[in-house]
Amino acid sequence: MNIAGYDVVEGKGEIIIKGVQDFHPVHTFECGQSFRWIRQQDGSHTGAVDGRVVNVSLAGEDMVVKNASAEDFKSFWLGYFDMGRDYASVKKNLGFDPVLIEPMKFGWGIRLLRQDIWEMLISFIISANNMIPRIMKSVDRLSEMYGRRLEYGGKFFYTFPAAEELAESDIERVAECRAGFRCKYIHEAARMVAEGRVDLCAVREMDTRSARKELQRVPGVGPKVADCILLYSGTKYDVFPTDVWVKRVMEELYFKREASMKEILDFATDRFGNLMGFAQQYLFYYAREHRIGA
DNA sequence: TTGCAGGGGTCAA
DNA sequence: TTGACCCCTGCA
Repeated sequence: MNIAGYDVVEGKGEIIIKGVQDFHPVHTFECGQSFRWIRQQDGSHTGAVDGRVVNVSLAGEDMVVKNASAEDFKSFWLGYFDMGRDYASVKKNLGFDPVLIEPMKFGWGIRLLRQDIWEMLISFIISANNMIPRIMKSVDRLSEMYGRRLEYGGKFFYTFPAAEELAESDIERVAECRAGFRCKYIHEAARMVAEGRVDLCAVREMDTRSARKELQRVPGVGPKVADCILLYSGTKYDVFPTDVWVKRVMEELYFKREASMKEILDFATDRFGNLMGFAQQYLFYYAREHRIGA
């Protein structure tokens, strides 16, 4: 059947989306935007998203989603995988920049996921001055402690906890996720969301500048984390999360010298315009995988 | 075996 | 503008 221009074949507990362009699970799930998709032995990825567990893989040009229906695809995965966007055209529009050619070739299968903004808030608070394996562990522990248990393929998975569940918990228990000094931020962020002191839905309606400012009212959220939340929730694309990797790759490929955060942001805004979020992701993935500047 | 640096930034002084 | 910061892995 045809769903939003995609030829979708529904079969025994799985769906196949035919001829998907500009998508590779490794690029998309391992480019740093998500902490909860786990690569399996066979190279496929399994994740607990939106209260369900699915397994995603690529067979030729076909995207295979196990444990999902065509109806799920229409109502959820289409949006989650940003399937409405033509990434070939994004890359074409960024192709004026010779520096970006190689990073875009390298991460050709990246799609920016439209993830839950609350999950992004907590995940990227945890990411501050932290390492990826540890971030993943803390997010996992939070889910195991407070999330709902799901089963798939004989294994257990857990949904990401709701703000209320973390807010009602005491801080000592939250600290069991081993996120260190960030645990008090997690707890307070949960309380702010649960009590409506910060409205994540309202952030969607704001202009980018206001959205940044609103998110930064939450403790543990500075400029970089705010931009990650906005970009990886599919809320804003004219943001440029600048962490140590992006800073180094910008200095190495563009500035040929040290540059300040403001210089980098101004440069990216001027050069990439409203596509700067995509440019950032290709550059970040390229820089980290090649350990540029490390 | 023990010790120490360092990591997807942010906060407070 | 500059340190400290939880935690814990990697490496000397």
